[in-house]
Amino acid sequence: MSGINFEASSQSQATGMIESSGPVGGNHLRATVPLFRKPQPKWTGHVRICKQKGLQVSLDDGYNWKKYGQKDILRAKHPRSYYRCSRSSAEGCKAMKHVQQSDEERSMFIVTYQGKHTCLRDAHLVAV
DNA sequence: CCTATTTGACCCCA
DNA sequence: TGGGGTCAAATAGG
Repeated sequence: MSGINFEASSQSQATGMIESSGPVGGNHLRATVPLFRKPQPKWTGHVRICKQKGLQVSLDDGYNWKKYGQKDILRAKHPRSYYRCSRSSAEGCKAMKHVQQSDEERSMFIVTYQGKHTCLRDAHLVAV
């Protein structure tokens, strides 16, 4: 990980969502982006991902996401994608993820997380 | 066979 | 009314 420029901006952050803004402890992409494990009823933090490397982070932040929709947003040059927890959705995982590309920079992804994860992501995931 | 992904339509909120 | 968001069905791939 050498060159990931991700900016974590929480509008009403108070509990903190970005745990580690620094270097990961040896691993590549894991625990570098939002950890929903807070007593908040609903969460909506947005992370700005830049660079291709960061793109991989937005694609896999530690959970499995199932795309449930895509809509072209007016004023936006690129469509927005809606994701939801894939397998754990049946377990009651209310976590959702919205991904919107920036107006100009295709390298900039606005990832918005909503809800909390109530499922274990290691159920069908490989060792991390 | 099961899971993930895609597109369209419908519904809800501003 | 418009835009945004979500759900549903179908298809493809593993």
